[in-house]
Amino acid sequence: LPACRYPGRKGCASIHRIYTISKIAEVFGLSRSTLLYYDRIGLLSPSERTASGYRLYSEKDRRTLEQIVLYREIGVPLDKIRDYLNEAHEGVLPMLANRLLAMNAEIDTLREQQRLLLEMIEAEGSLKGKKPFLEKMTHLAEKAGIRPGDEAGIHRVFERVSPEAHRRFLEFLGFSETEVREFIRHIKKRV
Amino acid sequence: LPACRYPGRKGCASIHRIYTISKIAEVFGLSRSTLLYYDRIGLLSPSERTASGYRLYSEKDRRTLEQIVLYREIGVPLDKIRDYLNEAHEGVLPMLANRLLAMNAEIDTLREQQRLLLEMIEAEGSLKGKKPFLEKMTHLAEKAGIRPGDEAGIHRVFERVSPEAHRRFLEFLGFSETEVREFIRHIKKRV
DNA sequence: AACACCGTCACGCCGCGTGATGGTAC
DNA sequence: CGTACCATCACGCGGCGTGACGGTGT
Repeated sequence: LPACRYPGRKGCASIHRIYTISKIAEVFGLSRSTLLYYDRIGLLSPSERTASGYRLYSEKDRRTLEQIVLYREIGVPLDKIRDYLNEAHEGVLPMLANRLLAMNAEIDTLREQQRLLLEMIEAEGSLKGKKPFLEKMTHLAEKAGIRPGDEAGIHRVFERVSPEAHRRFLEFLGFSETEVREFIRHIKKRV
Repeated sequence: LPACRYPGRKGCASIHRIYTISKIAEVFGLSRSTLLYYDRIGLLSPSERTASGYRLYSEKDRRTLEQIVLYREIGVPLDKIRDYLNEAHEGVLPMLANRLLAMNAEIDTLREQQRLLLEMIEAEGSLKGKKPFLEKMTHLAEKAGIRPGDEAGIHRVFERVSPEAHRRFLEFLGFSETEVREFIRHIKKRV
């Protein structure tokens, strides 16, 4: 039993629910340096250390980290997370509401960027006029470095990068529902 | 005429179309330190200097800066902008297309963050169940620090921060078109 | 003795903002 | 002479990544 005081790589950890730094990092898909950083800034310090100084994260630490990761995922800066973890539980909703406002502003920014981007593409002179949809799309795909005859390439790129992006991209380019369906049919024939 | 070699604050600049650093910053709504930074990283160095070392931006520099600002606005990192300005003009569309892909990924990220955020609000326990829309909305507004009887407050906040955000916020919260219309009517009665 | 883990520095990234310290134009 | 501009340099931010150098566990 005294040999089981420190969590090795052999299952002892799962009994006592104690994690080394790399183990707990792996659990949450984080890196070791992230945990080191969280310790440095006082966001999450392990509740114990071994005699030789190894960080030991308890089950309670794991739950705290779970909270941290959740807040981080919704974009709350780490110092705000720290404030919240120290505070009583009451003030959470204002923070979330503020975050919502900020996110909507970010989305507006992205929309504006997209608008400008489209203007630049239009100004490039290649997509002017009212060419048929497929011609436009093919031209754009070619210019984007996709081989001729591979109009589906840009589609596949989208699928890889962002599952939902493709439809939104087409709509953002200002194509109608009908045109989008036409393009999808075209893609499916080729792939 | 020799007195007019340097662009003072008195209109001489507008004749020769030469700008001092603060002047050209003002033209584009940038700060002086931004221009200093662009010079440091070799993105935009003024084509001339006075004998005493003052930066002098020519009309050509102004056009270059116009390009830079445009690319920056659509989110292209400065080193890529530099690459593009040095290269021949041909490769612009691939860059734009890549930027489009990245932006759509960013939007997906924001959507995912919003989804998580909503789950957190729901988990807070206050908005569970199928309470009527206005009750939910009022509760959220109160929790967000808006005075009771001021349900329109959150609406006004949205208007200030983001003109388009309000409708999207309601839709994102999962409210139906009918419910949204009901809320808008409610707001208009009070304001 | 090998090998995988652990520790603590310290510096790099991006796009600037901020201030210090001192010179210059009008 | 004032004061509003200009120069250079150095350090700071957030959220880590990266690597160096050395100790520890098995």
